[in-house]
Amino acid sequence: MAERPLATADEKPATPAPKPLRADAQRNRDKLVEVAAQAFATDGVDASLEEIARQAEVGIGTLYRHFPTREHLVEIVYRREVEALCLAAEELARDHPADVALELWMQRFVDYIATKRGLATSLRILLTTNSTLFSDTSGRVSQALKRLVEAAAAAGTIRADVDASDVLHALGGIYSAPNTPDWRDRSGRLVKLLMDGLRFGATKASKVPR
Amino acid sequence: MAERPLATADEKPATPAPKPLRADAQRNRDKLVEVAAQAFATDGVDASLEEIARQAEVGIGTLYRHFPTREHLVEIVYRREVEALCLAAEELARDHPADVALELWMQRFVDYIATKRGLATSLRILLTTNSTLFSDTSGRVSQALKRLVEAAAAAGTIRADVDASDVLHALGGIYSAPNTPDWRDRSGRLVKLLMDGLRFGATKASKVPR
DNA sequence: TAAATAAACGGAGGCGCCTCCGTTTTAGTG
DNA sequence: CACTAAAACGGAGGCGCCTCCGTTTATTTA
Repeated sequence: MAERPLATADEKPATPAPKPLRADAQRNRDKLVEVAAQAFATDGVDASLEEIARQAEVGIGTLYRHFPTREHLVEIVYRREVEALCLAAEELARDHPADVALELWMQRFVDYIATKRGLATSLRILLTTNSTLFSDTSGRVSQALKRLVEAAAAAGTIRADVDASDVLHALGGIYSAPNTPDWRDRSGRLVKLLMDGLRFGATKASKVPR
Repeated sequence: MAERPLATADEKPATPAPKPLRADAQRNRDKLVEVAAQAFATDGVDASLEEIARQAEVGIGTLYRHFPTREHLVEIVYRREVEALCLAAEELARDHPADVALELWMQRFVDYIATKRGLATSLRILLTTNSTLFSDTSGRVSQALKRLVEAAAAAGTIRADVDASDVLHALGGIYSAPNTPDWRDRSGRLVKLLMDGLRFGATKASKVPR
């Protein structure tokens, strides 16, 4: 833990030549990430790497060739999940009225944080250690949120005078909330409350759920 | 790393009944700490615990009984070293004129930090994880420094208008200085520079070295 | 001093980490 | 298709972590 150089991202010149992997290598890599995501969600970031390799039906050596350290693997999984979260925003925006999409997405955001709660300590270490990872992902998330907020404001189903960063800030309270057993409910209510505030004074009433 | 509860200090009511250890247990414990301090200094906080037990001529089980986690052991060693540093302040104060004592101690402080440089990452984690450890030790250190500064000011060998916390703050720059190879020299010069500043305008010139 | 018992010891065993290197597979090339 | 070089595979082996529990030792009591 001590002397090992920090596992930072490797290139400044934006991915110059990522070199296509051989077909089998790509297959194995994908499978590993898949299985690892599951394992980390279930057992935390300390999940056994040998078990992951086993479940991916791959030798332990293969795992280590693709991901030299545990942190590498965790980082990939983390980025992938953040990406999924952001893609969900686009999808929701397609399938629902803007304000509903926003609410559903925030709800999903809470779910996502919830699954990460147990890992908070080690994830925090990873995020403070690897600042690129932090700025990349938080930038990506706030961008997704911004689009949702602006779309809803444009549609007139939430008030127009709020900034996306304010909303993110409000959601940020979720991180710091104490780890009570009813944390999940609390956060759900927070989102609803936030939405009420956002809808108050909107030009249109929304034709919404429940 | 993830789910294990933080290894916090255990009692609020200031050490109610620490229960005297059996003679052999105390002996083994002391030896372990001794050896561990050496090992951590040499190999970093990732030093092999089995090796430490071996060198202390003790079973691995004994080590784990005394120190349930690596962090426990690291914490004890760290506290012990901080304590030694502070005791050195008293000793120097006895054996030297106040301003000389101050300079020598700051030099020693730098040496101490130097040996901890390699461990910075994991130590930082430990110190942010265990806030009691941080406040205890930093309090102890600043108290030691305060005495040295005040004694020198009282003796008139440094100016009277400086606050110990300012000095500590100046020394603090050492932490954040980049990890260059000449770091050690730099820090030495910083201390000298600081002393010059402190002596400037003192009521008495010091009858000092070099 | 001897017996009794609570405290401490210590290492075998099971598991995970990670490296190293002989074997297998893929993607070109004629 | 063969053939070949490069790429990728995979697992044995060595080491460290940590737990569990049968054995040893210090202390107390008589």
